[in-house]
Amino acid sequence: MTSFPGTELAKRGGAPDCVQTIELVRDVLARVGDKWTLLTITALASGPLRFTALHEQVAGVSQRMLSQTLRALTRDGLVTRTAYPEVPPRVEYALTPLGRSLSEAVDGLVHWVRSHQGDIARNRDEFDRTPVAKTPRQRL
Amino acid sequence: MTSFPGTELAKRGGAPDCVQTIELVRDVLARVGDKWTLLTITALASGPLRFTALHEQVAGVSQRMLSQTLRALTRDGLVTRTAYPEVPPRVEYALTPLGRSLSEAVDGLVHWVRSHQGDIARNRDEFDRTPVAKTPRQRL
DNA sequence: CGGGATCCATACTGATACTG
DNA sequence: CAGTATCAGTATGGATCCCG
Repeated sequence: MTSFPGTELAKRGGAPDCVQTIELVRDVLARVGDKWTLLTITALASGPLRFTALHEQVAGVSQRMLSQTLRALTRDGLVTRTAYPEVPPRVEYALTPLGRSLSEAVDGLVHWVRSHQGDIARNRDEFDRTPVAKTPRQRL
Repeated sequence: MTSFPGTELAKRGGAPDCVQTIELVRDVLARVGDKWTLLTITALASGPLRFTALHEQVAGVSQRMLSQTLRALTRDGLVTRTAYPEVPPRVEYALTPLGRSLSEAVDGLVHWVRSHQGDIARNRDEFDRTPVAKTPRQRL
């Protein structure tokens, strides 16, 4: 369960090395978990798309955010950016093998969420409904 | 590759239903990918811990953030909060079965990252080193 | 000891306007 | 078409003080 090599020791001691790994894991998770990345990757999953196509498809994203997201993904080598020197500029984005690889890895989480979203929803619901029990205290 | 039921259709059409799922997936991913969650879960992976213990172990987290993170995790039913009515207050946090389940699911990503961090680092490095070629600009 | 309530600095985001 | 630059509102994280 989330076992990094040396986690046990590092945790109870003072972590020097594995922290780097955790940082990177979180970094990747943060990117994937960011507001537009998952939508963007999903959109590209079925094939290359142009900027405008993505902009329409992701629905809700601003040019700015889409641009940023794509640059970040490109930087990590998860997506390729191909510009064709044509009269009306044309740029296509596509998932790289690495991108697809990550996409598949993410699938695990996706499935987990799909099969446990009920539990989470139920827990949240109960937690929110609970007046003042476990939660220390509160005043209105 | 990140295949949600009906993703293909929804993508090329106009997504109504699966969007909800994606939203929730992103929601969970965002939580896991948030700055302190992964560290916190990892810390709790080897057993229950008190607030202060966590505070020391996670290293760098403020009381506020730790408190928030724990409340969010508790709300989702991923962590339990047990307060013992003793003279010096004592509260223990522990992963729930659901929490461990998620933790295991996250392992997939962890392993992916571990085996591809080299690629990512290399890509970023190259991307950043590239002056101003095709990529409009560099830097985030 | 375990947080809640506040205040403040900064990061992030969206809307808008402007280019090659 | 495919972005970038700018500005303003908002969300986020940390530091601090305080109370049960």
